Amino acid sequence: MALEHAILVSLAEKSASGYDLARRFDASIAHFWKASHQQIYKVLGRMESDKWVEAHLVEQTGRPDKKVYAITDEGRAELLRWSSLPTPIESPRSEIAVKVRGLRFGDRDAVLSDVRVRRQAHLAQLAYYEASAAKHYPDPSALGDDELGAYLVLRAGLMQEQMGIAWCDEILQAFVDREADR
Amino acid sequence: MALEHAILVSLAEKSASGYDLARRFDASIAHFWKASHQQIYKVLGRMESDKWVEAHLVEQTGRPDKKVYAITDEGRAELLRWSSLPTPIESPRSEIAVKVRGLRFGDRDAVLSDVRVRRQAHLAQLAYYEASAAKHYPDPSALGDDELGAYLVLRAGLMQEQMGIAWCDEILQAFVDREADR
DNA sequence: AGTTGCACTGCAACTCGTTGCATAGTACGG
DNA sequence: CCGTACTATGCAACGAGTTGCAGTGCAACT
Repeated sequence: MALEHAILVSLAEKSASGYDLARRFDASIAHFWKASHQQIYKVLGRMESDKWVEAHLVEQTGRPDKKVYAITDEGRAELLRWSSLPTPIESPRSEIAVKVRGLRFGDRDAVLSDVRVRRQAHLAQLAYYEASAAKHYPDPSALGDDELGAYLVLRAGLMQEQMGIAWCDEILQAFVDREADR
Repeated sequence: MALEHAILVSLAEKSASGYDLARRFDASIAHFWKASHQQIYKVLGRMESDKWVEAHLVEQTGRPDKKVYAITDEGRAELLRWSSLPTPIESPRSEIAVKVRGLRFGDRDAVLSDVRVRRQAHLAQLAYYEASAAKHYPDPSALGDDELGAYLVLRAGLMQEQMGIAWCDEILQAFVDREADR
């Protein structure tokens, strides 16, 4: 499991409540790891028992109190230990690829319109990444040590979206060509 | 869940036993969907209860008997129904991305050597896909309707590996540059 | 005054998939 | 003859993640 470790990385950068983490995951870690708030609260509880993080209650005015979690020395040690382990290559899971593979047994038009929807989603995400890159890393040749990891991951996101768009285009183009043949 | 549907696609192309399916998944569907034999047997059992597939026993000489599954009309209908549904965009899960993101809290050398291992794996997989493309689809402009889906999915695999290699190179290059700065 | 929406935390039940194990016949090399 | 490897099927226990539900408190809109 790596959700624990994704949370550790996030907390190593900055302490946060479960709610904060859920939103931070949405905003910046979601490109390579998603988690619902339920999952995050559950894992945080376990991590607290394991002493990887410690919580203290912060009273707030105008909104509910929250529990802010901070990484402990044990947590940092765990992060170091985990990072030195070989990373298993994860099995890809692409439902749309299954549909494309089985196109001739399925509803062609529905799948193609699905591909168009995806293409749009990839475009939107790419635009978001590009804006983020322009804003935070205008000069990639002068990155600080603390920024390099986040920058490289953003690059992965960018490349992923570009590839997604290119693949959608190939699919759609293949069908345009076939129509033209008739 | 789409394992059911991945199996349906596979059985729609050709009837097979659980064992066959497991190997077929390894060889050709694994790029976008992996499944262990245990999982496949379990799901096949459920699919048989649902009448999506039917099994008949084939006695063999020189090896154990096997149960060959064939897709039913109900199974084909299900495949059609499923293909017309919008496909949820799956959440990416990349442990290596988490490690890269948290590079400054982890074991730099270990992560980088991990990246090198991945690069090699991507290279090997790319070579495999390219060989497969050259063998099965020497002329992509003249694809039959029955081949198009498999071809497009192979293209996705190719692009995926190329992107993986490019990303690994960026990471490694970033560290070469940093070393040079010292 | 009532509704909607956001900040905030959490439990329970379920599904999907993984890991480990069990079983059994055949083939082949040492 | 023994060990290993391949074909072939399956169960049990566990782990990770999803879905659905539940509750509090405050702010802003109607």
